[in-house]
Amino acid sequence: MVKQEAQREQTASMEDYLEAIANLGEGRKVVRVKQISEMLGVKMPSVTSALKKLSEQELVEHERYGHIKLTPEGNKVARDVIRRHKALTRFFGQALGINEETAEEDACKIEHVISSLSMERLAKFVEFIEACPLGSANFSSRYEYYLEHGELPQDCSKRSVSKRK
Amino acid sequence: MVKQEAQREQTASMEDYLEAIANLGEGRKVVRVKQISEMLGVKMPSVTSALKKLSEQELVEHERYGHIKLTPEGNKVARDVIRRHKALTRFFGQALGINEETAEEDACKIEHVISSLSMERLAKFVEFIEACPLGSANFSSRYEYYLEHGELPQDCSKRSVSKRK
DNA sequence: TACAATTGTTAGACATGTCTAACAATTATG
DNA sequence: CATAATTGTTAGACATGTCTAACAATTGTA
Repeated sequence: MVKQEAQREQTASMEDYLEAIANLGEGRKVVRVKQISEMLGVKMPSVTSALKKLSEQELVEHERYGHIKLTPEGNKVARDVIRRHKALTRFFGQALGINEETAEEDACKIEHVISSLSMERLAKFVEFIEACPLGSANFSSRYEYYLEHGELPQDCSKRSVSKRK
Repeated sequence: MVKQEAQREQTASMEDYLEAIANLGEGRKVVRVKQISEMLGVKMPSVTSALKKLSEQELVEHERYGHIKLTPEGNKVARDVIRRHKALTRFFGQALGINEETAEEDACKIEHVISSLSMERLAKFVEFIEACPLGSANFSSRYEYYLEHGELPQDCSKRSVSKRK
C-alpha cells in the first residue's frame, strides 16, 4: 500500500535545504554547496544529494559544479518556512523571553512540524503582544513577576484574596 | 568520527513508544503489542523492533510473547514526554484557543523537539494564564477581540491614538 | 600556463525506522 | 482438546538521509 497523498509536503531536511538556499541567496548572492553544508552542519555530499532530489522535484535549479537557485515554486516553499521560522523566533524571544540562541534552535525544529492553524494563531499572538502596549504591558509585567517570584502578583485576583504563602 | 555524547537522548520514535506504553499501562493494565501499534499507527513488526531496541537500553522489559513494562528509567523518560505533551496541549488549547484535535497533533510533534528551557517557560506561561484571573482576563479578552476583528481593541493604547482604519 | 588548493561529485557504507510476507505462539471456541 | 482466530515474531526489502573515501572540476597563484 502506497501513500497516495499529493506528495507535495517536504521533509524537515528538505525544508532546511530550501530555507538555507533562500537565506544564502538574499540579494542575488551566489550560493555555494560549501556554504549550505556549513550552514546546516552537514558534509558536502549530503548537500549534493539533497540538491539532486530537490532538482527532480523542480524546487531547485542546479547544474553540476554550477549555479544553485530556487525555482519560483521552491522559493514559495522556502518563504513559507522562513515565515514560520521568524514568527516562532519572535514568539520564543519576545513573548516567552527566551535567549536568542535557544529561540533560534527551537524555531528551527518546530517550524517543520507545527500545523498551519497553530502557526497562524501563534503569529497573531505575537503581533498582538507587540502591538497592544496596554494589554501586553499589563500582561507581560505580571507574567515577568510570576516568572521571577514564582507566585502571582498581588493585583492578579479580582477579589483581594488573602492567599499568600 | 563517531558521536561521543552521552547517547541518553531518545529519538522521536522511541519517545512515542515509551509514551504509548506509559499511557496504555495506566492503572496496571496489561500492555499489548497490538494496542501500541494501533495507538501509534504503525504495524506490529515495527513495535516488536522498537521494543527490542528499548529493551537493550533497559528502558522496557519485554519477553517474547510476554509482558511489556517500563523500567523505572523508562518510566522516567515517558513521564517527561507526557509532561511536555500535556503542557503543550494546554498551551495550544487554552492559551491559543486551538481545537482539541489540532492541539493534540501539534503537541505530539513538538514534544520531541522543544528545548527544556522553552518548555519550562511555556508551562509557566500556561500556569500564569490559568492562575491569574485579572491578568489573563484582560489579556485574553483583548486577544480574542484581536483574533476576531483583526484589529486592536480601543483600550489597547496608552494614549488614545487615533489610528483607525 | 602549470600546479596547488579548494570546491564539488560519485560511489557506496551505514543508521534509523518503516513495511510485507511468512511463520510461530497464544488464546478462544465448538 | 483440537482447531481456528488472533496476536506476535522473524527475515528481509525499502526509503531517507547521513557519512567517508576517492576522484573530478574549478579557481587561484607563482
